[in-house]
Amino acid sequence: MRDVARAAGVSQAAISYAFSRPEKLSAPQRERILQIADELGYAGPHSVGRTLRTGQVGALGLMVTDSLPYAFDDPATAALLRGIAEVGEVSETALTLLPCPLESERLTRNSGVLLRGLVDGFLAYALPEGHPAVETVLRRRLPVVVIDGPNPGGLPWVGIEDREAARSAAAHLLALGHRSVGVLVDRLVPDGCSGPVAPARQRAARDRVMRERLAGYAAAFRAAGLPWEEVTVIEAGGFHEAASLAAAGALLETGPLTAVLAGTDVLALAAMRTAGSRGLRVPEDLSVIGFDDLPGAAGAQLTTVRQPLVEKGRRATQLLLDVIAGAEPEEILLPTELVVRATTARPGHG
Amino acid sequence: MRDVARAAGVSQAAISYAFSRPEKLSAPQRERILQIADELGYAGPHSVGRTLRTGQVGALGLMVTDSLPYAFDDPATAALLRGIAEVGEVSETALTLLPCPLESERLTRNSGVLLRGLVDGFLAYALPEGHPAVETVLRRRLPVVVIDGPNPGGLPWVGIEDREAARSAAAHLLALGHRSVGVLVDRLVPDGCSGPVAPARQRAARDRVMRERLAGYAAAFRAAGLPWEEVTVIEAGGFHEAASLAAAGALLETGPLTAVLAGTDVLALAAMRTAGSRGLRVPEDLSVIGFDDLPGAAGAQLTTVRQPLVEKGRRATQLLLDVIAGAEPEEILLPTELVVRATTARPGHG
DNA sequence: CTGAAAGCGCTTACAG
DNA sequence: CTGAAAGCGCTTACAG
Repeated sequence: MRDVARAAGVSQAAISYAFSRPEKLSAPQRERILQIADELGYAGPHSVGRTLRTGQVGALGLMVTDSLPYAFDDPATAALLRGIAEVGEVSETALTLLPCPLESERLTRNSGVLLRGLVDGFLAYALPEGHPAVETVLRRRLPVVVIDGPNPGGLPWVGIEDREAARSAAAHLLALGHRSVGVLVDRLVPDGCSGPVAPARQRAARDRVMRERLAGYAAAFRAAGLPWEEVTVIEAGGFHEAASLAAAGALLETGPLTAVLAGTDVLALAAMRTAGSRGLRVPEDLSVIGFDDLPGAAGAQLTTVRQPLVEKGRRATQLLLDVIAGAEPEEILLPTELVVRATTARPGHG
Repeated sequence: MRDVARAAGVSQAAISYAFSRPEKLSAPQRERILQIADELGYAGPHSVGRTLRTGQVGALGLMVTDSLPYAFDDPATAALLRGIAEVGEVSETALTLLPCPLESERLTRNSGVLLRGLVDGFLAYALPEGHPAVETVLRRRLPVVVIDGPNPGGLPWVGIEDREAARSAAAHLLALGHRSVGVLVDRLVPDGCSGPVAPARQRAARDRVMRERLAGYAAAFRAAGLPWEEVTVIEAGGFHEAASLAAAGALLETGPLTAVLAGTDVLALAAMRTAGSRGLRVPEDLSVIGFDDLPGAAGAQLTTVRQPLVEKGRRATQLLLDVIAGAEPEEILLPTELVVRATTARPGHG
């Protein structure tokens, strides 16, 4: 920049103005400067200098618990990302993806992505309870919006009433007359465990979403006078299709069931596939209900709870932008809706 | 930082060392400084300052043609992202997504994501020919690796032999005896057009991948002594399922076909669905061949050309990291393979 | 083992 | 309409 200023015989400020404040310079002067800059191979202000000076980066960071590769695999995350990206694009903000594995060394003091990823604020997506990343970010007093995660600190938050929505799903099954119901959840604690879940583990779940949904299921059972403790809950231990299919298989092994209550659509779809491969018809032999209403759910005629995933991404991003601009923190609760399609029916229907 | 130095009664350098160069300080001194920093709410060096000083950001930028929302929708892009994310994670590098719409005002001189997104280098994914974003980046002398895109400038590049791979797909169909073949492509020029594609538009395609694949198809037809000019090519005009289904529908309308040559698996899968809804059996009544071998292709028993998408992301990211570190530019050509499954058979099979 | 000083590239309030 | 100067937060070569 100084070289350009020298070559043009003007001050450094003039160069800055030529690029960033056209109105501060006469048109011919500006043209001349731009021309000279071009000849010298100067393509405009370097963003790091500008950032240091203005304090504005122009990028938002998305913290995801699991590895990035997973984030691109999960349809629910993909839908959320779409919403985030929409708002980001409109506001000309870049999106930086920050993987925040729970046990990461990267979150320590000074090294690591979290501190190097230069962003104006963070979106913390579904981080498990007590995740150090959020703490680190708060310590730096960086703006953060929590999506779906636990929020003991009263941070800006966007999510849904997972408990109540899940309750309605279970109540739907119970109202149809199902009494032999099995439950599928993806991951309660990121500790690599999978298989049947004891009540203690249900309550100790560090994933707020799954914990709340389980609590909702339990509430529906209790309201119907049924012993929730006797219901089999199988944890997939992960989000991938393979884990989902294994969990569905394990659940169907446990005995004759008339219905599967799946904590996510991914699990519900896996349950349908597993049922199909065992010769069980849905819903004649087995009812299946999911959660999320992913794009694929309608095609599969899946009864599920709809939550506005894309909208969740949009609202969270807008809220973060607002908070960065100085707005008050807010808690945004999005609506959900039970969508009854063709995978649930009365038991013994077949 | 200065405040901490003052409070601790040491120089600013000591604070820097305490966080970034532990070996430069005695352990007790370091402890004391860290302690004081903590009390003062100083959480370690701010990354922008460090970046300005060291010139290293710790983030890579991925330029995608279309809107970010789309990027999260397309399975092929998702696979690529997975590979990129894997390498990025290992190298503790954050990934910044930079949407680069072709007609964007944002790419002009000084404003915009491209310049504000603070990154050490760029991955340019499938940008159409003559995209201004690449030019802008090169002007700034920022390291860039081109994935799948055109590469007149001899930049570091990662991709596959699209033409030869596509030729093998067409040759497979032709060898089976198909003579009534229709072709599906996603988008040749980002101009909103869809429908039948004239030869001129085929050659003028700005998307290198589709242009090469079409050239490969044409080569196979010519090698078999068949007039490529008479083959119907339908352009979806986009990548979404709706566009794909519409294109497949339009193709099947054009007359009795024995086979569909789809430029991507997404299109092939759409063709299969469309065929199914019209009562056509695959492969008895209609053969379908795709390209990519997406995760969903195996489940659908789709015959297709496999390309290592995840590996492509990995290699490109590693190459970019190497180039940033000063390595020589390189062109990496990944292998492809025709995977014959159950959607192709001899015509008249049914 | 520690400190003083320069400088990374920019923007902006202020003076002319 | 233009210019001189300060300072954003850091790191590092150098001197002590």
